[in-house]
Amino acid sequence: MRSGSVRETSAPRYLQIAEDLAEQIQKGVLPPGEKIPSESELMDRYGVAPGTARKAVAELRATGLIETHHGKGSFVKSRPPVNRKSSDRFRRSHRKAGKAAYLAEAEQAGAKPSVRVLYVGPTEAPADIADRLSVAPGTQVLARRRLYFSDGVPTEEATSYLPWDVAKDIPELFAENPGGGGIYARLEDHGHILAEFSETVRARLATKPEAVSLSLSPGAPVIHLTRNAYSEAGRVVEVCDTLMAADQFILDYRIPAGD
Amino acid sequence: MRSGSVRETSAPRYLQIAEDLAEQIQKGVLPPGEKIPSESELMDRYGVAPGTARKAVAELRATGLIETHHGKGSFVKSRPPVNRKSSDRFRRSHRKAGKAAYLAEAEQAGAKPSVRVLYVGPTEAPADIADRLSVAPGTQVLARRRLYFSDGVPTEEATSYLPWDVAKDIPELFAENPGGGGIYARLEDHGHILAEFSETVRARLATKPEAVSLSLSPGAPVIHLTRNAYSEAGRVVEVCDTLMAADQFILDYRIPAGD
DNA sequence: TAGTGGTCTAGACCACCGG
DNA sequence: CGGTGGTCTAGACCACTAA
Repeated sequence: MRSGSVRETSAPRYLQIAEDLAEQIQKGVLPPGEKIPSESELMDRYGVAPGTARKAVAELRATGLIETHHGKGSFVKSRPPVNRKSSDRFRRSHRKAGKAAYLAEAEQAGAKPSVRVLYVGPTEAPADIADRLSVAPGTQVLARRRLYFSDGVPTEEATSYLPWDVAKDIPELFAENPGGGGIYARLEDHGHILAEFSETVRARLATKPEAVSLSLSPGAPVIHLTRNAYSEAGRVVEVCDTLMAADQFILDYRIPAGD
Repeated sequence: MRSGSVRETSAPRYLQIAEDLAEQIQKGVLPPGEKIPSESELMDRYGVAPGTARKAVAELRATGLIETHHGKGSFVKSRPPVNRKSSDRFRRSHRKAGKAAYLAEAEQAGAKPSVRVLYVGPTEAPADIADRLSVAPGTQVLARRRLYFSDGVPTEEATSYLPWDVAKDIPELFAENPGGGGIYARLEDHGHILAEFSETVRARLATKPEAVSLSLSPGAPVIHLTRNAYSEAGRVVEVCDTLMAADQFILDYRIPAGD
């Protein structure tokens, strides 16, 4: 039984409730980090059934305004400063200055960056990686998998792959911290002068395991970035796959207009 | 009452059903365009309540495997060939050859492209646009809003803004079709030689109105691309906002490794 | 008019979290 | 342990579509 409303075909009740809560978040009545009313409280307050209150909360979660934790409640998301990924980050002068790109960028955004190395060592190249490195699938390559944090929150997972014959002579690449300027600086130290990078950008929804490792709500959007590093000899000396929480990043690119 | 299952804490029933259907789609048992079983049929077939069948369908919709049409049913999405957006598309030689970037790219992907002009004319610049054009908010600018189709399916909505003093002397910019090489060629015809473009890429979920205009399921991911065109004089002579269905595009960029 | 999905009710039980 | 969200049931009525 629907209660008599002014407009019979108005917006669904669950959207009205979501809208109401969204407004309170926007106005700061519910500040970031604050717990929003529980589902049973929403039932009482708006006089709706469990399923309806539930759907209102789901709507807010889908739009990224809140995150919910089983057994604890739903909380207003803090809007962290976005990290800008600039194409400038690959300039040789930056590498020479010993800057680590992710560090400088995160600090510029006013966040405390940190890294956790998940794995460094030999791996059999998956098909897509092998293709980009121009080696046979299953060939042994060096993999470096890292998880990046911004203010303690995981935001980005990156895996670099290097051909074994390139990596084997560069001991720093097997260390957790490859030293100032990162692995690109080490490659150039050992004669692999870099000429160009190519990047591809895709956006999609996170899979279940991805959502877990980046601690996202399932169904949150992610940016999937792939990068190939070309040496002056024209060889791909490194490829990198990066998965980012989409709401944390803006990617910047500069494109010359020339011929 | 849960029926006795082998594993008590197994995956939720609605995910099992979704997985089952996803497998049939993957294997081609349910080919693109095919109608999937209705919710009531799923209830019978799997012996679940309406809400559970419903949630299974919602899961498939969220992962982009199907699209649902009220009153008709849910249908397996055809995976159209992705459109690659390459940074090469802005080369002057392409403009001189009279190529329109979107046309060449879509055709290369094996799709029939088309365009609908939604609006061409004066507009008061919104705050963000005005900022990028270095004019005061509310200043009159020329807006060109287009909707792009691939095989008749809307995939991309783009709006260009040009400062009035730049646009007013170029009559082609007020026409629906600005001629070979697009508006960038016309700008260069009239002395605004282009030096560089800068692009920013964001990914997020579509809002309700955006989902409507691109005919996406609500909650589908979109790529929001902004581009500034710089003349050799260092002035921003055009800015462009583009909204793309994320599953339709891969963006390509090349980045020099130099200083 | 029959069939479809969209919204909603009013309960139930389970799993996780904190004190 | 009580409170929270996660899953599920078994119905109801509405809105849209096609025959």
